[in-house]
Amino acid sequence: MARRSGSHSEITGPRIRAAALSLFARHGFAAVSMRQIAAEVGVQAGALYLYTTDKEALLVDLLRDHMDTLIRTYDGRALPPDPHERLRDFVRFHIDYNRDHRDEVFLSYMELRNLSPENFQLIEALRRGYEDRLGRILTDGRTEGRFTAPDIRLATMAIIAMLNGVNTWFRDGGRLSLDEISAIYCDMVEKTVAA
Amino acid sequence: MARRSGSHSEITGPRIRAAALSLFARHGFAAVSMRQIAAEVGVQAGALYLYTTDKEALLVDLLRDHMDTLIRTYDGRALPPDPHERLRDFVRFHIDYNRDHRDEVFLSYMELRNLSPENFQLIEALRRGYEDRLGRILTDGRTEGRFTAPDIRLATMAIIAMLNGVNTWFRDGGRLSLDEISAIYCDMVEKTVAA
DNA sequence: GTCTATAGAAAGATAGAC
DNA sequence: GTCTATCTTTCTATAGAC
Repeated sequence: MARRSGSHSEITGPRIRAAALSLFARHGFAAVSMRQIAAEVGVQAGALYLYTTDKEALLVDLLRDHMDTLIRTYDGRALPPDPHERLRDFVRFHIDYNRDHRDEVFLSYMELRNLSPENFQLIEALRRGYEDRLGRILTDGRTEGRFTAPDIRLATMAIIAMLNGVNTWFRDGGRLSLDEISAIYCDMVEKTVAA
Repeated sequence: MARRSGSHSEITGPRIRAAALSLFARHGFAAVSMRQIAAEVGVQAGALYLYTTDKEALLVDLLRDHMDTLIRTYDGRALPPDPHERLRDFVRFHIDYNRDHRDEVFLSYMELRNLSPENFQLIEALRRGYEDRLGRILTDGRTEGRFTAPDIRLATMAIIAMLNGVNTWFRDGGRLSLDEISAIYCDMVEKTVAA
């Protein structure tokens, strides 16, 4: 059962990140030890420090990569010109993305307080950037008279919170499929800012 | 500066709970040590074990008391008979309660995973009981034809998530007062289930 | 009821062999 | 690149004096 020594940095690095992501999401950053992460990967605790300077850097890397990927994925798609359609598209995208990146999304909302001030600012700015995509949809729609919202920022936060809530209770194989949930949420969100 | 010995259980007990609440909310349950709690209160770590069997019991007590108080407070008020008014009343109550019990609410959504399965079930059942108050408002309103909601449970979760979101970004002295925010959220929530 | 002292386990991180 | 071994710190919890 002894592991062979050798060069595995291209494999071990990602595996460490994957293990850390999964464990942090399940038990919380502070509750997970470096030894646990190492055990999940199948290496010794000391070996982790070949891939990260310390525990917090591991968390920061996960969060920054998540936010970058989220924004790039959203921006890489064609958006419907109609405000209502663009809003529905956002809802569907957000719910689908959350399903496919559940742990990352969960972490990005739960573990910000474990970051140093500088790292907190960094992640917070990225998140704000994503939220602003929704804010722009609402602003444009309101300008065209298609939406009503006394305060765009409030409506943005309300919708984001509503959508993120799905993450906390949705389970595969439940009463409703994610497509059904998505459709119902599209309608609710649309009504929230209905003119 | 030496503290006098003596009987202080009526004072020290609540102070320990208050310190634990504040520290757990700020740094997370797993990240807070018994020594930190003791230092905040001004006693030695060992003294905490006169008031709690262990660290998790401290958390469970805080969460159960919070949920009990929340439900009793809500049930202790007269409710408007009109469904729309009852819904608006719920929104205002929830937002106001969250402002006044910020740490408790935050804890009750963040730290459930640090509980043993039995304790998790206990707190989760209490939370579900509170959510069902909102669910009943929506059901009644729909029965009377005043609300539209394809799925009551989904609408309930969406509204609760939306309202809890306020907790994550609201700061006293910000751009909007909590009364202004509350009024806007009342309208958004009402529209979400508008007939 | 609170203290000091400490047991016993586990944490983050590093050093040096291979 | 990974290992064993270890340093140093910190943790939860308990024992026994006062």
